[in-house]
Amino acid sequence: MKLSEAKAQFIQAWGLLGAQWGVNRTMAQIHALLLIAPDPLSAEEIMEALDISRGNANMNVRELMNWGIVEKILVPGERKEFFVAEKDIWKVGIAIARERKKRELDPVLKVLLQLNKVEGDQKDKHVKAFRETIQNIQKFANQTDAALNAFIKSEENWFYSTLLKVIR
Amino acid sequence: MKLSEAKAQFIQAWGLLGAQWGVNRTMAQIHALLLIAPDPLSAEEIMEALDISRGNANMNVRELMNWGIVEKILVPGERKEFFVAEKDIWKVGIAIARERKKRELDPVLKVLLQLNKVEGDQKDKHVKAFRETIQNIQKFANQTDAALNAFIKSEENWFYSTLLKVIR
DNA sequence: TTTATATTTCAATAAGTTTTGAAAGTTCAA
DNA sequence: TTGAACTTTCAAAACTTATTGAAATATAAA
Repeated sequence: MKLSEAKAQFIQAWGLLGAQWGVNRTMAQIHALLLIAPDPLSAEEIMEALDISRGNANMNVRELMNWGIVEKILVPGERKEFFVAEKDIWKVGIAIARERKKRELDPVLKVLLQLNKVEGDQKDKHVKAFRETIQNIQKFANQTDAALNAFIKSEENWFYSTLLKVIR
Repeated sequence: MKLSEAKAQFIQAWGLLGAQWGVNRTMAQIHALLLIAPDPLSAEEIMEALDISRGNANMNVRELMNWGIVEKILVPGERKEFFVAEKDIWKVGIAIARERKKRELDPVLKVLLQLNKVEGDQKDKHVKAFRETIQNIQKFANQTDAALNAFIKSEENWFYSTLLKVIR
């Protein structure tokens, strides 16, 4: 397989994966493009490579920077801004986990805490079923939260390597 | 907080979470509704509770059954079909992990395996950067795959409890 | 300053996804 | 069989999200 073909396939696959995760396809494709680029790319180059508009490129590069997985860099002697992606996939994973936890898990934990306060007769089966479900989800969510926090805190591979030893 | 209010909030929160995960909002809401229902619900009851059409209810209930987290049951003496959700959140988590792994991780692993075969001069920095990225992602993806498989295989809580002991 | 170059914003538009509802299909008791 | 009760399908409509591109804004060299 030729490099150009392989690159295209990788960008496509990464975009698809992103889309399934609720991430804008273009954002994931820009990320893929930067991941495999040996040197920083300018907005122009990104637009060209993915055949997208300036506005689109700008917006999604900014979002990638918000996620902390792409950085703007200034090349001496150049007016233009250039962009590079964090190349350590472990760090990328941590950044993504942090962002998703903040946006998804944390709000759910907050709601669940509220819902525990539901009034009503414990003997009413509707009340009983509701409380039980909420409490079970809460337990599960708290465990997930703990696991994610551990993952996020880990700056090295110890988490995974220990985990793998345990689950074998 | 009244039960009716709490139920509505839970259904809304679960729907929102689903949407962020790339799951159809209605599908997640039906799931929430069934999770907190003490008894099986009919299509009619789902339509009524969520104010959705018959077709929509049918389509999303079917998808929930595909995911293995909702079951159709027949009540003796009734023509109608009724539906119940798996109440054990642990099992729900496993079912979701299994489904997402199948749909998302497995195809990526397959592509990555292909992309390793890229031709080219190892001294070319483009080739070098590409290979390195692919290999790093592959390593990370394989570790994730192993962790997910362990999670899926676990039918009891030992995985989490051991994990939590390890990461503290 | 002024000018040229680069970036950001945002309203309009395009693309994609979900929902509806009526028609077709299925099942079962009579 | 027939027909009532129920389920499934699917084209069209509604809704949601992403993208464009041109205007506004910012920045740096001359």
